[in-house]
Amino acid sequence: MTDKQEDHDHSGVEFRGHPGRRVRADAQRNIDTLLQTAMAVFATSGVDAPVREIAEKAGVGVGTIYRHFPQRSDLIAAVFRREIDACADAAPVLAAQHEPGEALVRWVQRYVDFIAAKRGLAKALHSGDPAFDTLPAYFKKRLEPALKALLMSAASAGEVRPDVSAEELLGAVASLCMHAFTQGPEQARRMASLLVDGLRYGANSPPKYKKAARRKA
Amino acid sequence: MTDKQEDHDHSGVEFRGHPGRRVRADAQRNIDTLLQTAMAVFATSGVDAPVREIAEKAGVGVGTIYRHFPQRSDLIAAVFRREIDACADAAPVLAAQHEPGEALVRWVQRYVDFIAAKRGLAKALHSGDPAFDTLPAYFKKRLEPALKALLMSAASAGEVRPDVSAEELLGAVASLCMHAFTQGPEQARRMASLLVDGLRYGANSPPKYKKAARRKA
DNA sequence: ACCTGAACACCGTTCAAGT
DNA sequence: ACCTGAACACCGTTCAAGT
Repeated sequence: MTDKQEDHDHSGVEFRGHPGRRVRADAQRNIDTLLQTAMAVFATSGVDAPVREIAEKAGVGVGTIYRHFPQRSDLIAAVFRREIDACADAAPVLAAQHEPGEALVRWVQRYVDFIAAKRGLAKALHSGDPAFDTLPAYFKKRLEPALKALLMSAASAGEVRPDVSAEELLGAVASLCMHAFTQGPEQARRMASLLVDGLRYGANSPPKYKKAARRKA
Repeated sequence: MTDKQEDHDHSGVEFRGHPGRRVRADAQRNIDTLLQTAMAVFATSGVDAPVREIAEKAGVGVGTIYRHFPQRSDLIAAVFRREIDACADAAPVLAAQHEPGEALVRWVQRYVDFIAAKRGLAKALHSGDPAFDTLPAYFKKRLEPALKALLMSAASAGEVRPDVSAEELLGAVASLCMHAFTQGPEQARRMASLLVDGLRYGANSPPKYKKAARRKA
């Protein structure tokens, strides 16, 4: 781990069997369009949406999809990775824009919205499809450091208790979201914010003479 | 609720559009065979197994399946209801065969095995398919009283703390099982038994001078 | 290199013909 | 009443033909 700047392949996509090979510009454009279109279609119609529909809306032939994503599940996995990246990347932005406690709260809400919207996630992870094999590791690799940073500065600022790890918080919230599928995303948000309130309750220093009436949502 | 003996339709199947109509003997035999075959196939190949495979193994035409179960999901739901029934019916049997604490432990294991084996359950419940709409209610209606009886007599015997409801225990264990899908059913069993040990720990009267070395599993 | 889309295999569901 | 299975619609995936 001596890399000073780890590449999380946000935009570029590295393909099986073509390691290090540069993709042609038009192909890369197709890939981007495909991922964006697929994300939109999955969001509205679910991950079971027909491949043909995505190809049509993206303006390409079905063959193009299969050239870049050999299996239908590879496309789904790629979209998930994109959304994980977006969620992780939101952390430093929020940290720069808000004070530590508020940044943490907002990020957790963002995380909840991400998970709660993906009713296909649990299905995918337990399908046994090898395309999803690396997804849990990627999920953890990207999201845990993101939350850890927020958690640590909030703890340093005394706004939050310091004895809860990013890993268990990530897992607990995900668990709540999965369980709240039956109830809808409102329930998930409420339970998650209850959890964060719990974090605040056990902080070293209570709100004190801080502007404590800053909650609206 | 003045019925002295509620009918939980264990064996008979009541059909939409034919309320009260008796089914012919050969049809009933087909239904039973179908449910048994489907249960076996789902267990080995998962709930995505082709309808044709089930029809073939049951020795009937596909049309026969669709006559009794208009949608594929109706067959899945029927199999689930059967297994829920079997699990609920195991409670009084265990209660008659073992002392209260042991009966409770054994039933929870049975329940875990039921849930942990059904990786299709979460998928089904969140699919939005109307065939599964009544399943959660049926689940609760049958399983909650079954567990409640075990829990109450174990609590009366002082083997278990009395302040945990059947509903929350049922939910907690199911939650553990769902979450343990990634790890396999072993993890689920361990966490569930930990939970029951927790119930025991807070009992009114500790093991005392009871034959406490009765655990083997 | 990359793209296209007809073609193939497979699966859920229907329904005319049988008993 | 009930059963059968060919037929239909639809979807994932492939690959020969194009650029």
